[in-house]
Amino acid sequence: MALDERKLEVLRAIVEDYVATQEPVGSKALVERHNLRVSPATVRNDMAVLEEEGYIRQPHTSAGRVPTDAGYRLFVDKLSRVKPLTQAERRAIERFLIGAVDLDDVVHRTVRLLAQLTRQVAVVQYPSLSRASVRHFELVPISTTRLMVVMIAETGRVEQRLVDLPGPTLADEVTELRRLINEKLVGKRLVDTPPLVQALVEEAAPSLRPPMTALSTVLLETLVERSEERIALAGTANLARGGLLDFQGSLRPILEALEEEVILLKLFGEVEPSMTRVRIGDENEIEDLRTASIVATGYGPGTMVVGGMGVLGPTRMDYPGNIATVRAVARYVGDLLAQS
Amino acid sequence: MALDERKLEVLRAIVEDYVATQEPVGSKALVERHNLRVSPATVRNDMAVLEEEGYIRQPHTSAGRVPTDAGYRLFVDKLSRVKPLTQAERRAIERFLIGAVDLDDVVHRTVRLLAQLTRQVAVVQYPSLSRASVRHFELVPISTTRLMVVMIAETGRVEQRLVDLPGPTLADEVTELRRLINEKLVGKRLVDTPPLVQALVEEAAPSLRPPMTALSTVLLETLVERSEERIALAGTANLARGGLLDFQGSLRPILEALEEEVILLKLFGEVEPSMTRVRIGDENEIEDLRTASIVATGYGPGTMVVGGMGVLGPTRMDYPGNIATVRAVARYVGDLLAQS
DNA sequence: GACTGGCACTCACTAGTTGGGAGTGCCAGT
DNA sequence: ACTGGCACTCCCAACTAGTGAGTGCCAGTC
Repeated sequence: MALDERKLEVLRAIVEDYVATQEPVGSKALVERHNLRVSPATVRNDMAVLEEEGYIRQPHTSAGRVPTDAGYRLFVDKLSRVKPLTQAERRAIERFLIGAVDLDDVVHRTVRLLAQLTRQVAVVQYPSLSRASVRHFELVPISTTRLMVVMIAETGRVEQRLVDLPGPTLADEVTELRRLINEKLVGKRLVDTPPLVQALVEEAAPSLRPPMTALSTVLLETLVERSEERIALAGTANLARGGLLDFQGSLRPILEALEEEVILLKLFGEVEPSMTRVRIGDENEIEDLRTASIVATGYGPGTMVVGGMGVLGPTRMDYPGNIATVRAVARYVGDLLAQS
Repeated sequence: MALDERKLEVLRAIVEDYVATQEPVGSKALVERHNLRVSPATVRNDMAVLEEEGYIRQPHTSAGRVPTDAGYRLFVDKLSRVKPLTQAERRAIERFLIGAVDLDDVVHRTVRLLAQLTRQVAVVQYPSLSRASVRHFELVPISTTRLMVVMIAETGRVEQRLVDLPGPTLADEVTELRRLINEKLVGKRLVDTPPLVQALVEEAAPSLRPPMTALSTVLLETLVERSEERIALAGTANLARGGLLDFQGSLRPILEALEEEVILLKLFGEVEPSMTRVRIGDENEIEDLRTASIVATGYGPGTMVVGGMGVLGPTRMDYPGNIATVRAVARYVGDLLAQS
C-alpha cells in the first residue's frame, strides 16, 4: 500500500520531533507543532497505518509513537533534504583545518572537527595507500645486515619498516637495490604492486637475490597489509550525552566495538566514491552496533577515494545535519589533499 | 591520634570488601568475613574512630561504611602488599608481547594487554625520544628543493618530516649535509641536541648555510617538540562496567579527559624513574578526574625511563593488583626495548 | 580500661496502592 | 474523507507502610 502525501508528512514530523525531544510523540502535540491542517484524529488514523507498515511503533500502549529503524530509513531516503551548512559551520571547518602541518595532523584535526560539529563519535580512516601511488622508496642502512625501508606515497603518507638481511650487504649493493625498486615501483598504484615485487625478486642478479627476497616480504607487508590499517577516533564522550536513553542503557558494547579497528575499518573503510552511506540500527551487521547509526563517506583528492570518514551515534540522530557535515568535511579534506 | 593495629586491620578489611562487593560494608559482615577476633560492637567503635579521622564515611546514616580517598591512600601506602602476579598472568604478558613486529606494535599490544589484565582503562606513552639517543639520520631527496628527514632513535622509534629547501641542492651537497648531521648528532641524547643543531648551522660552509638553516628548524621540531607527543589508549569500555555507580553516574567528563592527549601526558608522562605513582580521586589535579584513580609508572630499557604507562579506573579499584600488573608489564616492555 | 551484649533508633529500599493524564482506537456524524 | 467525542489503557509519580541492615550508646563483664 502506497503511503499518501500526508502520511509521509506525518512520519517526517514524528522523526523530527522525536529527534529533537527524545520523547514519544503523540497526535495532539504533532498537530500543534507542525501545521498539518487536519485534526488529531486524522493523524491518529495515519499513525495507525504507519505503524502497520512498520515505520513507527509505540513503546507502550497509549504512549506516543517512536520511529522504527525502517522509519528512519524512509525518512533519510525520501523525506529529508540535506541541510546546507551555516556560514559559521563552513568557517569553522576552514579555520580548524587550515593550520595542519602534516598528514597526521590533518587526520587528527579532521576527526576532532567532525566530533565537535556533529556532537557524535567521529571516525576518520587514514588515507589508504592502496588506491594511491608510490612516490619514492628509500633504503637506509642501519648496520651491514639491517636496512630501514621507507616508502612515501602520493598522499604524503610515509611508512617505514626495518628489515634484517640474510647476510652483510655492501653500500653499493644497497644503492643498486634502491635503484631497482624505485625503477619498478615508483608511480604505480599500490594495489598493483604485488606482482611487480614478485618480478623484482625473479629478475634480480644472483648476488642480489637473497637481500631482495628479504626485502620483498617487507615490501609486500608495507604495501598491502598495513596499507589500510589506521583509524582516528574522537568524541566518544558524546556517547554519554543522551542520558542513558540512547543505546538502551549500556555504552559498553559500543565502546568495545569502537576499540576494534577491524570493525571500524569495515564500517568506514568500505565506501564507494562520492557516496554517503547511512546505516541505521538493525541494518548494521555488527551485533553490538544494532542500537547505533552510522553516516559514512569516502574522501580523497578530486574524485579519487583514499579513505573513509564519518560519524556514529544513536539511531535517534540528526541525519540531515550529520550527512551534510560529514560530506562537507570530507570534501574539504579532499581538496586539501589535492593541493599538496 | 595514632591508630592502633586493629583499627588499621579494620580499615584494610573495609577497603578489600568494598572493592570486592561495591557495597557499603557493615560491622557484622566484617567480623564474619575476616576473622577479626572481636565482636561487631568493638569494630563499630573502631569504625567511629576511623570515620572521625576521615578514612571512611557513611553514605547515609545507618548504612555501612565506605572508604574515603584518604582511606584508600592509607591503604595503598601502609596496608597493602603488592600482589605477586599469578603464573598465568606472567605467561599472558609474554605471549601477548612476544609477537610484536615493531615499536608501534609493541605499544599497541602493551596497552591492550594492560586493559585486559586490569580491566581498567590503559594508557601507554610512546617511548619518548627526549631521553633516548639518536641512532641515525637520513636525508632523502624528494625533489631538488625538497628533502625528507628521517630520524631513527635508539628505542627504534622513527620520525620523519618533509623540508622545503630555499634553493636547488645537489646530490653531493645532500650527502655532505647528511655526513655533517650524523657526525654531530649520532649517539647524543635528544635532550642534549638543540645546542648542537645550532652549532651545525654556524659551522657549516657558506654554500651549505641556507639548506642547513632550513634543516635545523625541522631538526629541532623533530627532536624536541614532537618527541613526547603520542599516547595509546585502550579499554575505555571498562569504564562502563561498574553499573554507573563508579564515577557518580556520568562517564562524560572521564571520556572527555581521556581524549585530551595533553591531560594524559600530564598524568602518565610525569613519572620518576622506577617509581609507581598512585593518584587517588581528589588528589587529581584535573577536575574531571576527581572520581577516578590512576596508577602510573615509567618504563624503559634498563634503568632509563623513556615513557610512562598505567591504568585509570574508579577510586574503588584493586590497587595492589593493578600496581603489580602495571609494574610487571612496564618491566617486561623495558626488557623488550633493551634487547632491540 | 578494653571488650561485649543488648537495645532503641535511623533510614534506605521495596512493594503495593492510587490518581492523574497523555494517548489511543473506534464510532457516529458531518 | 475527515472530525469530535468518548471510553479505555496503562505509564508514571507520589504516597504509604513494612522491613532490615546498620548504627550509637550504655551498662555489664573480664
